[in-house]
Amino acid sequence: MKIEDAIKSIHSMGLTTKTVINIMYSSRVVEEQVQTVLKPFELSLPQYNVLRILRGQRGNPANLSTLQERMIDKSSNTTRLVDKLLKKGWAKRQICPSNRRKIEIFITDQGLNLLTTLDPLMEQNNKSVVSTLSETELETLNNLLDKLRS
Amino acid sequence: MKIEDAIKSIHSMGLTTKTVINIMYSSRVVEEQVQTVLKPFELSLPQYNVLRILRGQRGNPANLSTLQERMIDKSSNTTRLVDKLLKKGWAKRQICPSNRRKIEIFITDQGLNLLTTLDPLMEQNNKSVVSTLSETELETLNNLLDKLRS
DNA sequence: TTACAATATTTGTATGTACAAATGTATAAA
DNA sequence: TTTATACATTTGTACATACAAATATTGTAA
Repeated sequence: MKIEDAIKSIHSMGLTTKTVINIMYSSRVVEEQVQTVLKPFELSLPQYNVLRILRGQRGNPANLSTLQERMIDKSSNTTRLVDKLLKKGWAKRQICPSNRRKIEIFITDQGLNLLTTLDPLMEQNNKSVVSTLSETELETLNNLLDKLRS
Repeated sequence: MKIEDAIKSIHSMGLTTKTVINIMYSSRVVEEQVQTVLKPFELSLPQYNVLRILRGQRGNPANLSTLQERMIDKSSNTTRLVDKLLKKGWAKRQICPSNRRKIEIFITDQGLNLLTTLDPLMEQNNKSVVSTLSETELETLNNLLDKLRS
C-alpha cells in the first residue's frame, strides 16, 4: 500500500516529510511482525536485540556502554533490561577484574539455545516481511537507508 | 555509515534480516531527530502525530478508532494520549450527537497555531535528515518501502 | 420490551522507558 | 596523600505503553 493511502493526511506533504513518515511507519509495521515471533518466548524486542549483541561477542563479555552503543533502541535503562535477562537465565554478569567500575555481561548456554530456537523462526518471518521485494531491490533499499544515515 | 558498521554483529546476517534491522535502526535515527524538534514544545512524537491527523480532518471531527487506524504507532491508549492534548488545550472533545458511544475529537485554534509554528521547523529538520539523498533516490526509497508493505 | 451481542471508549494493573540524581571506582593534579 | 574530575553503572521518580477487563451505548432478535 502506498504511504498516501496508509496515512491519509500525507497527500499534501513534500517528498522529504513523506519519506521521514514512511520510514517510521514501515518500521512499526516490521516491528509488529517481529514481536509476534518473540511474544511466545516472553522476550521483548530490545531484550532480543541485546541477546544477539551478546552472542555476537563470541565468548567475549560486553559491558553496559558497549550494549548501549550497539542497541537499535538506545533506551537509557540497559541495567534493568539486562536484569530481566539475568532473571530468566539468559545472561550472566560479573564485575570486570581490571576495572571494577565496569560490568562484564555474557550470554548463557540457555540464552544461546533460545537464540538457536529463534533463528529459523525469525529468518522465516523476515523472509516473509520482505517477500515483496527482489534481491536487487533489497540491496538498493539497504544502500539508500545507509546513505540516508551517512 | 553502512549498517554493518553501525550494528557490528550484522556481518554474518542474510540480506533479509539485514534489511529488517536496517529499517528499524534507521527509523530510530530519524525519530531521534524529530524528537529534538518536538522536545522544546513538550510534545511527544505520538501526540504530534495525532495533532497532524486532527488537522488533516479540516474541521471534521475524528473519533478514537479513526485516530488509532491512522496513527503511526498503534498504541492502544489513544484515550490517555488525547487526554494530554486536552489538558494542554490543543484538542477538544465532545460526545457525538448521532451516536453517543462515539467521541468527536477536534484540534483547537491553539493546536493549529502550534502546528503552524512547528511546520517550518519540522520541514527544515526533515530536509536535513534526508539531505544525503537526491530527489530520485527519495522517490525510490518511498517506492521500495511502499512495496515492502504491500 | 427484554435479552443479547456488537461497538466505542475508558479504566486498572503490570510493565517499560526517560531522565536526573546518586553511588562507587579510577585517573590525574596539587 | 588529598582533592578534584571523569567514568560506569545503578537507583528513584515520573511518565508512557500494553493488554485485559469494565462501562456505556446501540442495534437486533425473540
